[in-house]
Amino acid sequence: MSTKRRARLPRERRMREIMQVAEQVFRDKGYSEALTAEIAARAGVVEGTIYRYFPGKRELLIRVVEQWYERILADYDQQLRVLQGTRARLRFLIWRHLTVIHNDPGMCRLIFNQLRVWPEYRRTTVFDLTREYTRRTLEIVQQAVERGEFRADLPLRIVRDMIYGGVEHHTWVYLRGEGDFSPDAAADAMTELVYRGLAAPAADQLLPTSRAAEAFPAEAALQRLEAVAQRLEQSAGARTVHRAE
Amino acid sequence: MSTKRRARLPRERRMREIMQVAEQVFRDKGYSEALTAEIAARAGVVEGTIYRYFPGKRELLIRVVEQWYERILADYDQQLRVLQGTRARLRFLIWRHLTVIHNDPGMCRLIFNQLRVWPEYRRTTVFDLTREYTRRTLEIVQQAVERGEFRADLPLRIVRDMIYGGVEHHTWVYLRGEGDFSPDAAADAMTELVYRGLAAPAADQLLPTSRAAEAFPAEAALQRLEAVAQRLEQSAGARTVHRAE
DNA sequence: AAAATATGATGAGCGGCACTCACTTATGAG
DNA sequence: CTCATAAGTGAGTGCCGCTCATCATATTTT
Repeated sequence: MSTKRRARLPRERRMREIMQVAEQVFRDKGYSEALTAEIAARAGVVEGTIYRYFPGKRELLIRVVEQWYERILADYDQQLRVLQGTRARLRFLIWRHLTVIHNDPGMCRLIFNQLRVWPEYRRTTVFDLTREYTRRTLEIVQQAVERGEFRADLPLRIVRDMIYGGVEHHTWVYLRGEGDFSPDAAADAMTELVYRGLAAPAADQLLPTSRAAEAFPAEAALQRLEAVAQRLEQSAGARTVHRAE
Repeated sequence: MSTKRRARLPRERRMREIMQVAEQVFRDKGYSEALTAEIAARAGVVEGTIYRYFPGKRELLIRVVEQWYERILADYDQQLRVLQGTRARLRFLIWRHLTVIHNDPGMCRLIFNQLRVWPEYRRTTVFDLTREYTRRTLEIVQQAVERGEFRADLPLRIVRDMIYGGVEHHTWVYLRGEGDFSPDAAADAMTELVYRGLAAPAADQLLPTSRAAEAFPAEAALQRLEAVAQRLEQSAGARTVHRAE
């Protein structure tokens, strides 16, 4: 019968085509549900052909993710360079990370749940690029510390961990496909928390709290009531909202 | 030949033995490197026997982790109840989580890398217990907000996410077996950052005398509070089941 | 005590899937 | 046209989680 042999393509082109298909299949099905047989079929080749170009399924995912990640980070530095001020830059980093996750949850799930737990992860360029990525955060904080804008008594790594860990924890539910989140709102809140937490106290703000409350009892009371009111409103409105993790 | 049949054990006992062995094997080898054949061999039964008691390998891990987690959280509430003050309680929660990871990285790796990414996760008691666990954090922050100790303008969930996400991010390297960390030092730094970030500014810091009316219009706030109070009175009495979202 | 019932335990075997390899065929340089 | 080279093939292998017909032992019944 007509042994429908496929066209012979140059190495580069065939690799590109396989990776393109693989990216889609991985994204849609997740790593373990994605079958090499399906990738091969959709790419119009036979299973064995994939192994001519990639040592295995894992390596294929790694290559796919690496390519995606380089695309993501392409114009990153450019955007960051334009921004002025610690707060704006910090917010951009956080917002950016949140937005990447929001825009391509499938790919991020692969990175968080699969790639990052493999032993190969460390020799991946994804690992290197991520380090580079988070190094910017450390730099910004460092510079703010040197300028006296931020306190110097907290380890920088902790700050970075709370930012990136916080972002990921916040997006879990969304990544499981069970809810949504707002990159803008989350970035605002996280930036605020970090900024306030690190801000060096101004000289005139060093008054003991007790004296301050004495000086303005009415305002302090109002402040308290306002807080209570907000809380009650939130809990009343939250009853219908989807449950958090 | 001597067909060396194993002793017949009561259902409960056999299950316990299998789970005990499985816990060790999973911890040592990780999920995918752990073979049901090895678990069976070490438990002194044949592979098929495992499937008399557990629907599959995944479910076996789930049961093992559930049992472990219940053990971990046993005296948790007790310890927390003793502590006084937002800061001390917050620090305890953070420190506790860090310490659990430090003491049993193998088990935590299984939870973080395997269990939590499976679809079954949500119907696991690990899921429920974790929610309970993190709910305490929200409660503590909430109470501090009500007391006026913390600001009310940041979403509580974000705070929780930054704490627990930060903890996990901070312990990654250790969980990959490539370094160490200090639960005490990390807990101090994280508590400090969160506490400072959330601390309500003293009255005179928030409301400089000259611009008090501008910054915090007392009249508007009073009207607003009155409205909220009326609304609450109307829908009053009923279930105040405020779900910490 | 013997028979009947219930249930713990077996182990050969199956199905799915990543991966291999001896072999085939298109391509392009000489 | 010829032949070396590299692209592509597909039947086959090994691993591993999981099943099921069958057996054996403890417990209950008569």
